[in-house]
Amino acid sequence: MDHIIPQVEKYDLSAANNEEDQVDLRKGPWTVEEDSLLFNYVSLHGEGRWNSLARHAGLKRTGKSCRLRWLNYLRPSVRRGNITLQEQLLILELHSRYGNRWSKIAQYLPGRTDNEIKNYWRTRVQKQAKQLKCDVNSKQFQDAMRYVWIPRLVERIQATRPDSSHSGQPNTKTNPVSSNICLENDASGVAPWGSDLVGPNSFMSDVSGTSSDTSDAQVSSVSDITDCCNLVGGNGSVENLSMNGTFQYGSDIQANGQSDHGWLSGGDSLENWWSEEDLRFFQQQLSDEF
DNA sequence: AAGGTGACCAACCGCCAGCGT
DNA sequence: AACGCTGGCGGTTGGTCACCT
Repeated sequence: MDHIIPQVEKYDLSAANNEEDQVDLRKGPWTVEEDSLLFNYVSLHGEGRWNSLARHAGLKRTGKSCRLRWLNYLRPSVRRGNITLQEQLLILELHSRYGNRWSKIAQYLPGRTDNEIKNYWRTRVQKQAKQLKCDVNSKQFQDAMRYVWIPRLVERIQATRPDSSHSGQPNTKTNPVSSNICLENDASGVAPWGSDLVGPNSFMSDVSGTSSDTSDAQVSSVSDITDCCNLVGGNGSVENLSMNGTFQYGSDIQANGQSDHGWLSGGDSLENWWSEEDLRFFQQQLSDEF
């Protein structure tokens, strides 16, 4: 069986009875030479059949290892650099929709690998949940994301846009909550980005814009999340977020009545904040940036 | 300056599904 | 139908680096 035979042994058995392969199979970090071998071979012959590819390329690696190296690092379309604020926003939404299906989430983020997104989630998001002393899937944490973190992200995204001071548009107020995106489908059932919101004064033009890895929309480590939590409570304790069993919305939210409609609507479920069309549009925006 | 600590990320591991034989 | 191979996925680990004391 696949999962009974150790990985190396399985590879060896399929490795054309090559005794040397069994002895010399390498693990650990890839060298420049190995990268070069793999890159050149895949460039010439294409992906797939990784075990035989590894042999024919002269790599003393498992096919799995070659595949992973190619997909996560060598592939030309891999996007390197920090996760941008826009990407963070999308990851949060997508995770609420798909859970830990990293490869699915990665499909919406051009150039990002599932591994990268997974690492982001574990190191940044789960850390915050831990600091808040709640589970990442708990309602408290999801509420914190939904009502504090995401609006804060939106605010930051808008703040990084040089022309973020559009006039005459309700979504350009400085208040991060009242100004934030109408991500929900409106009453007419029309996906928001399918029409008005895709225009030059739309939120999406703010969010997507022309920012790139070199823009100041770059993520600076964990500060975004931390800041968001600090908005709610000083010591990061979950008690600051949840009292009497209910989430204490930011005063902005309550004050302007956004909690019952707009993008915050949707009941207790985090699903369907955005429509599929919204996601596709955002995906396209990221793709254009890349 | 040196040691400790935590964050980040590349890579590995185990499991599973799909496909061909 | 059973088996083996391959690729894909999510979880986990270990190395490296930056920051703090």
